[in-house]
Amino acid sequence: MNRYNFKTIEEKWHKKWESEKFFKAKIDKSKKKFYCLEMFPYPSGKIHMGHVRNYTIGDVLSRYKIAKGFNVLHPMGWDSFGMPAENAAKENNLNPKEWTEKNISVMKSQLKKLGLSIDWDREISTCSKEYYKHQQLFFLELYEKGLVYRKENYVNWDPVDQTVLANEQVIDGKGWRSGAIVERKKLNQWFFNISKFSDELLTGLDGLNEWPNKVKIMQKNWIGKSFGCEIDFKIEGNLPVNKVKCFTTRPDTLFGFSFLALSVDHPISDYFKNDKEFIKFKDECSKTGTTEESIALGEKIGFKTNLLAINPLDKNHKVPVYFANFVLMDYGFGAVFGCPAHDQRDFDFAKKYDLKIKTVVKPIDEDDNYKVIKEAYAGEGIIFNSDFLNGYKAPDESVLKTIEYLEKNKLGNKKINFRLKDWGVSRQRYWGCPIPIAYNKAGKIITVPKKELPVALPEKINLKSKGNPLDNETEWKKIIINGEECTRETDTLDTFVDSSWYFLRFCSPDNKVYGFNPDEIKYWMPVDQYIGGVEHAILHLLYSRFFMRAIAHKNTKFNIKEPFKGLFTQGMVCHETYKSDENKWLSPDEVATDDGKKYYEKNNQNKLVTVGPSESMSKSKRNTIDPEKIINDFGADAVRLFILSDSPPEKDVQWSEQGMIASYKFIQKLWTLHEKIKQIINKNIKGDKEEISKYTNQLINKVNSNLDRFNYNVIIANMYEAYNYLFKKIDNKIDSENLKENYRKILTVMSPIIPHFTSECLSELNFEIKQEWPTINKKLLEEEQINYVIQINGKKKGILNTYKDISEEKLLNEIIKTSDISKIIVNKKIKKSFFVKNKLINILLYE
RNA sequence: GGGCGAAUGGCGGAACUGGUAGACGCGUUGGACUCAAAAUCCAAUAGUAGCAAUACUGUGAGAGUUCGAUUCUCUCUUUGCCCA
Repeated sequence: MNRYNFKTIEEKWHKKWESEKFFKAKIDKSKKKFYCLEMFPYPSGKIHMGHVRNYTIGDVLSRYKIAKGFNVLHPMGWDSFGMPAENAAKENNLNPKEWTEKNISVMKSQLKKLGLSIDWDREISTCSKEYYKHQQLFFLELYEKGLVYRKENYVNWDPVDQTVLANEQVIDGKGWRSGAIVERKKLNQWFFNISKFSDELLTGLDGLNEWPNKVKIMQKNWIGKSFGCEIDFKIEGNLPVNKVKCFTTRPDTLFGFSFLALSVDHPISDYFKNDKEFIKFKDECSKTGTTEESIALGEKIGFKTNLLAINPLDKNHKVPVYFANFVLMDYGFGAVFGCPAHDQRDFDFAKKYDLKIKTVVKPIDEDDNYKVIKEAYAGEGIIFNSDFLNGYKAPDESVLKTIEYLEKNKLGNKKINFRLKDWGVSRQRYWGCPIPIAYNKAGKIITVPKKELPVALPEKINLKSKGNPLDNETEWKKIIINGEECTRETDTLDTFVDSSWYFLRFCSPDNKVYGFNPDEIKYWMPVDQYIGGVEHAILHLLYSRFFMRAIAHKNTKFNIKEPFKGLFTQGMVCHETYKSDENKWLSPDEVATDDGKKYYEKNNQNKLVTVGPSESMSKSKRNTIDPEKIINDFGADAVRLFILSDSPPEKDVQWSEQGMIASYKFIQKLWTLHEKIKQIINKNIKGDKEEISKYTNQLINKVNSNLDRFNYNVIIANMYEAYNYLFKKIDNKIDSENLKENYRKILTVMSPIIPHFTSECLSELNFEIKQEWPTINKKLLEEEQINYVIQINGKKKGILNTYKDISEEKLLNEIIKTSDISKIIVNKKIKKSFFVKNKLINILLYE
């Protein structure tokens, strides 16, 4: 018997699928469409196991939907702008474009080996002019609509590399590359006005019922709608300042007011700009970094001014005004009122500067002697020590009551505040989409005329210079607009902009005049199923949702608000980690074991290896497995099978060599079975039909429900069951014609997972490769005989096989007459019995 | 610190709306084939007691609701992820 040769067979089907354009997507209004999209990859060099998992999940769904008769769009592209290309190019002295294109061609061939049902004719790459020229047009349209603006903002500045760092590039306050202490620097930057849509982006989440709840909650928290009020605090002192505006969600704790804290960037700081002590303090603050996390964890420090703030609820209550490092200018108004008893940050601050701590909220079970001592109390309770607010339930009643009072006395106003900040899209980098803007000699913003798009990146670039490489391109920077000499904007766009609309481009990838064709997106959009990692749960998905609203703003022809109807977030691929006795990470192929307990280095058996916990595969921990090698060793079908088999897709999966081998063996076993089935089919036997038809019918039923719920690991268990069943059942008594028919159905339901194998088997039996998904015969699902579960006092005591729809009375009789269980019941009195039709009976006995 | 999950054999994991816990796979053990090994095939495999039929215990811990809880509610423990 011949072994299944995956190499030749898989290659054969790749060629066939490609040459006959099996997966070409064309608009066909007579069919229901299905847009299946996985998050497109960054072309980093090679595909990794995470890609294999992501794209296999999407492929199973696509192939299932195709068989179900949907018109499927399943495209692939490249998120090809970004820093890694620029860094790699810098190191290896080449051009980011070349580096990127080389990677794309490698990764494309690797993806093709997986046998994905992708319409490669729609391939796009965000770094191509064909792509980014449309993005520049979007930018200009958004600018015209007032959704793009320029303002000064703080950035993390690396003084050695002369470059702006992203938050994650700042490690312990130092630049990741240079190690220099990062400074806060003010730069003019471009912003998208995402906060304009805060409320809409929040309420829109309610309609996304095919999204994981977890992601919706994350977005909700990110948008961070809070209800409170703005209060004007009167200020006394030697400065021409008479009030400060604050936002607070807890105005009800105003009687516990003990200081007012301002951001060091608050306009009032202008009066201190010559104060040496203040400058020192501000410097100190800039070292704690700009992230909210570093502020929360870091020490709370303040700079005392000689100003006093007056409690709006009590004219005689005056407290000191501080500048403090934990107040951010871009939240609220850059000022907070401090109530140490009921806010931990304020508490820490008050302790440090020995400020008054007055308790004004007591837990429900406490009396008026309750006092905050060790830590702030932020829970629910009753207001006390607070004049007219005493006795109100905090925070629900008391906040409303306070706002009512403040509004009546014109001291403050109810206000909804959002945590979501505008999206800073400027990046001081070369390898990104140029911003189609220039500045004239007076420094005025001039837009690049639309007909001159794209603003292309200069092809040759010196990346070794300090700072933004485009800044040094003096020739490139020159542009004449309407006869006026201008200088180009040298910032490029955040790559999240590229990925905020690529799913539209897939609908009309060749459209030269605009980013998309309205008719085509009308047919294909929204994405029916979007699949990707949960790490993009907030930014990418939120930005895409914003971008749709931005395009739709003042544009009646575009009405897509939510680009992704369904969202699925898959888990990561993990592997054990290995460390040598020198405490260095080792890769799995440098490690060996004989018994699975003791691990040693392959090239030196005396060197023992410590096995660490299984963690998501990463280059830094060296616990990666190269998909290409695995595909070459075991074949694409076996890899697809394994990557789905061991865990539910939304959870992390453990890479296991043994599991991989088992999947490979399973394909070989299926081939053996296939040979056996072929023989029986050729014999033309007339025999029993019912049992196998019934089994197949049940199998399809199970696979259907598991597919619909993304339980792909269970489908594979179903496949093993089917194998076990057929392997045992088929013999020379079985009806050949009927076996062939049922086998065809079984191959079809397996085809989304192992498409090369099933295509080969189907074609060997002269079946069409494009099979329709088999339908279920509901009648065959019904059993005439039922296994009744017999419980006594709620505990299972046995099973009784009897006919369907038996009555409770008759079942009881039958139990007493025929089953072993009767010996338990005999001599006892039945108190009651519970009967679930065609399932179980629970008999309660008197003791 | 906040939010959201998770906890089931030696391991990964099944169990649709509460109704036979442990499907399926891995591993392990025994057997067949073989000079031998690999591969393959057959069988067993939650724990405890027993030759066995069988009995009892068991889904992180404790309580509750229910005729019946892996599933629902509360408290706790451990753990993961996200945000700060």
